[in-house]
Amino acid sequence: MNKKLPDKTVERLSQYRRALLNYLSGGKQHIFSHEIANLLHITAVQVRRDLMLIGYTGTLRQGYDVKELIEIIGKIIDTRDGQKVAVIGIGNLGRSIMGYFSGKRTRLSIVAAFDNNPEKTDKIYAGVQCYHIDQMAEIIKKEGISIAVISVPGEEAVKVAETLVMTGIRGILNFSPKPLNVPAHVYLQEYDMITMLEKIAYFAKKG
Amino acid sequence: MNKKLPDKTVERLSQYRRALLNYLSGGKQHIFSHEIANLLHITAVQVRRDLMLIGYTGTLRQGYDVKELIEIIGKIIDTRDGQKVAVIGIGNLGRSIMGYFSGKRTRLSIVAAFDNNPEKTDKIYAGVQCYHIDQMAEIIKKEGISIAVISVPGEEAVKVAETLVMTGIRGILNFSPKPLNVPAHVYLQEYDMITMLEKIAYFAKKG
DNA sequence: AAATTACTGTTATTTTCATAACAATGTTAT
DNA sequence: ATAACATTGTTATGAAAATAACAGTAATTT
Repeated sequence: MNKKLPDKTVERLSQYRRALLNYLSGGKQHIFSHEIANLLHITAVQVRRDLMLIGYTGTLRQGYDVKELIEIIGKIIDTRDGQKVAVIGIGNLGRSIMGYFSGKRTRLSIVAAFDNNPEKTDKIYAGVQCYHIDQMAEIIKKEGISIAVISVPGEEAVKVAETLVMTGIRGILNFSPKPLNVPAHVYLQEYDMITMLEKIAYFAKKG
Repeated sequence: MNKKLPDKTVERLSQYRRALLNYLSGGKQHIFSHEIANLLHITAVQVRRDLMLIGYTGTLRQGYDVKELIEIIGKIIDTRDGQKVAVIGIGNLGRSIMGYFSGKRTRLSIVAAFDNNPEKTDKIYAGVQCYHIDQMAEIIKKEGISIAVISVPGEEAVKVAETLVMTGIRGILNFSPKPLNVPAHVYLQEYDMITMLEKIAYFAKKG
């Protein structure tokens, strides 16, 4: 069970869960693989294969028990006590991420925000305290934060990442355009808006 | 030459170009594959393989001519007249995307923004005119916009996407958490913040 | 009771992407 | 002049991900 799942499967499990929670509020108790597939616009085989990997098995005539499946996915992708997240850089992007989470009940909670602009520090954004970036290491250790979102400009990103690694952070989501270099024990996911738009532009070209 | 390149290669070409532009401002004329690799924290083989795919060839002792390479990448991933982009939904995320582009000289230009909040429409954000979302189809056709970024809440995303497809848009970047369904001729790239953070959380778990 | 149907779970194949291996070649050192 | 070196371009291999193929099975139909 604790064997690591494929990257893409984990992504889809997260999406299955949210789709199922929504589906459940429609009152239905059971769901077929092709119905899940339709919710996500993927294939039924993909769904069944993912569920095989987490060892959940449905029933032949009814499909999957929605509540049960939601619970199983939770057991796989959540930790028992949840995980704490910090957002570094409270520009528009940082605030939008904090907005996504505020009010949502999830096992991930954003518990601290950091910025180097004194006008932003010591205030509360979307229910989260914003500290000065100099306090980052201290607060991350004290709170036991394990995940960080970097939404600072490129120039500052490298330094921020170094500090984060020092604090023992375990996962980083980097929205800055600067490629980061982290040790193998830190899971790094980069997302560069410009690159993504340029890629879309390439595939959107005619001919 | 017009054979479509692998998805990931296109992403890296975009990154090579930006790294090279930056490198060029340091005054150097030539660069080796392993130096490019270091800039992006990837391997030199990967770089050489990508350049092979676009048919650019360096010299044995000097490596690659930086200016030449930048130009070649431009010929591959840009269109001659550039492409126009619209941002749908001017929340924090929409504004942050517009911020990324303002001032950057690139062949992609954000030329219109849309929102359904009357307080936001008919104003200018980051130098871009914001229209009411009802005008979307009209403006997109008139301006010849080929790429759209969806940064509206999930509830509205499906309807927005339908309208976009109707206008003949060719590429969509969807930041809403709702999976979209578009015809094959529209290149769709989804990015779901919650899913990405949950994935990072999974791989950041101990054990 | 046999055949058909509509699903699931799993193995096999294909595709995409990354890595490794290595031949070719100009440059420098001996 | 020969050997050693550093670099490129390309082919071969490996890994990850998606898709296809199909066996198994309970319910339903004939």
